[in-house]
Amino acid sequence: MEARHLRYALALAEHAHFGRAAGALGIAQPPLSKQIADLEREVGARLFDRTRRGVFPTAAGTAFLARARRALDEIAAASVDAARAARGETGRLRLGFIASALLEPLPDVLCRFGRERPDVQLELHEMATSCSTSVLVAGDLDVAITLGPPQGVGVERLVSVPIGHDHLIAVVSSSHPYAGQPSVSVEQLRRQPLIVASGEDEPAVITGLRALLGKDSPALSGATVARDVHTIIGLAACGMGVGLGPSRMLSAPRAGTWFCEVAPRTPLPDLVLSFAAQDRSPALNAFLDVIRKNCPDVGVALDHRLGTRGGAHRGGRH
Amino acid sequence: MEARHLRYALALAEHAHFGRAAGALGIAQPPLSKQIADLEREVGARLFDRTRRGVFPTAAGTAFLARARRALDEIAAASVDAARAARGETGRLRLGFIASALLEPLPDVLCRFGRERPDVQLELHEMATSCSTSVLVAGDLDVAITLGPPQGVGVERLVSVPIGHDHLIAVVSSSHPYAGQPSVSVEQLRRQPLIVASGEDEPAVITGLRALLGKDSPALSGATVARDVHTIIGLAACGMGVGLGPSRMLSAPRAGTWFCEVAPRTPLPDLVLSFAAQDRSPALNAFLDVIRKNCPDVGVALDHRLGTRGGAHRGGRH
DNA sequence: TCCCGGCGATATCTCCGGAGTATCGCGGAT
DNA sequence: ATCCGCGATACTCCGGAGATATCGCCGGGA
Repeated sequence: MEARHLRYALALAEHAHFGRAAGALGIAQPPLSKQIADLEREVGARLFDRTRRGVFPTAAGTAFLARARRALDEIAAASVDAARAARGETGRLRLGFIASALLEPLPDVLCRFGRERPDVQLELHEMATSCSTSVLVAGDLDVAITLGPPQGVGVERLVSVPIGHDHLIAVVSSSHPYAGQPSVSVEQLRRQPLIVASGEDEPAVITGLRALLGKDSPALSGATVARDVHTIIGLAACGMGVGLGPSRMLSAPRAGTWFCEVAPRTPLPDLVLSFAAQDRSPALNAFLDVIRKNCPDVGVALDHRLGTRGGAHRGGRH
Repeated sequence: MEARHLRYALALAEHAHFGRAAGALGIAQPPLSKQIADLEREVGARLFDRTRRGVFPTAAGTAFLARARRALDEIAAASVDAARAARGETGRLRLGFIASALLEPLPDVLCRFGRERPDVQLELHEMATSCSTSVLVAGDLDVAITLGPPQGVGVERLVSVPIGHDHLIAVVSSSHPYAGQPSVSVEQLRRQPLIVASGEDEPAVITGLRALLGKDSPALSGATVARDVHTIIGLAACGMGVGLGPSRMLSAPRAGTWFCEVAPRTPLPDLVLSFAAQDRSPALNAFLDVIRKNCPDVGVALDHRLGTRGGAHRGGRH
């Protein structure tokens, strides 16, 4: 059975007249008669009663027409849904990110993306940089925000672009002796209990700190280890010591805390956006569009990567 | 778009390989490639990613396939539903009947019909004989059970068959003086308050009573009028007088009542089953089958009517 | 009673497009 | 460098969808 049979049956039911139904369908009457006859033979039941006063569905025809209507609706919806999905208006976007990304680029980006693409199902997975990378390569994430460029097997299949520079700053309770200072020195850091991020989760940060404080520094080995920046800020606010983290912490001001620079200024790995060079879903393209709009310089770098490292340009046209 | 495109897309998604999908569909690979290409052009979006490792649906393809599956399910269900409706397994049966039919033929028939055709929606409309007839002719009932053959405009388009002979009996409270008697005479009836059916609802009964008791009999004109036999029995049980009704009342024995014959024996109009000679729905045919099984002699009369008065023999084959 | 007109079915022809065959182009593997 | 597997392309062919002409049936009207 073909969709044509359903359309013809519905038209016949609507016009109750072979000639007029055929006219509405843009065909002649004999083909319509034949198609309906074929349909009735295939179904094994008479679907229409041909009377002098008109053509009316039988009980079997009524049951058939109800299903036919739904079937044609589904077929029409299939095209519409596919087109919407192709434009990135529906679908799913699985985003992996380090916790500190929640401080600075994500609130803006997610808010805007949610507004522009309300029907895209966002899956947010907070995870360490190394984890993001492997999951991304395995195809279980669409895009990831990591600290420093991805490393490991399969990274050659990823496109990465830095989306923010960063350096180390300190955070203390506002009742802490250092509160009010514009900056703290390395000497001052060595004299205080420190709160740092876990080396396993974000090794790049700990490496930077080792370079700053000295390898095997007792201040560092005795430091409190937290799994993410929010915990670092929280612990610092409680007076547990001097928290050390990315300057992005400044965008999450919290009552009872004091942020200050660390001297000398210590750069941290860039925040990096990565995704598979191939198999970019329309939802991902929409996400990249939002990134482009949010920070034009990143957009330029993105276009450069996509232009040089292969992968079709922006989806949509075929 | 045709159902063929949906079937091909689903097969391709299932086998993830043009050649094997084509083989499963019983066609060669190039036609499948072309049909998928046509489909993608019509939808306006690429539905499948052709990779070295296989053919996988894109986001648009995934959305499309979900709808396609449902559409094909509806199409398959359309045939099944139509065939079931044609066999009278589903559908609707609108039955008009006089209240007294609930006493005798209907309990058996409805019980059996409900067991044999559980998915047929039964609409039961209690109504007077004259009402049944006109509604039946108007096409708003499928079958009717009336007292005496239908009369009025359009009855020539109906098929009618008697389904039960009847005569007048009396019902009284078990504390009534007549309780215990095998029969009551006309004299005895004239000496007691009577309870009879409304002449407007069932004129045939009242006509029979007039013949028995005498036109303008004071006993009759002073009688209590009830709209249906159940009320007659109930009023008689309360000691309100002598109830008069069809012998079918005997099949609804009720504590505290006494039924007895009326002498002389007075026949009442037959209980008649009627339906439109043409446009018999499968559900109606199923109902007639139940009638045939329930009372073989009625079945024979039925077959005779359908055989002689036109109308195709039992539906089903085409 | 006969004739006419409307409607659906049937017969026949045409032609489009779905399917088959052969081949190409492109990567990946040996 | 060669081979092989896979999808795309080019062409050919034929079945069937559709057009035209006509028939059969029935109902209304003169």
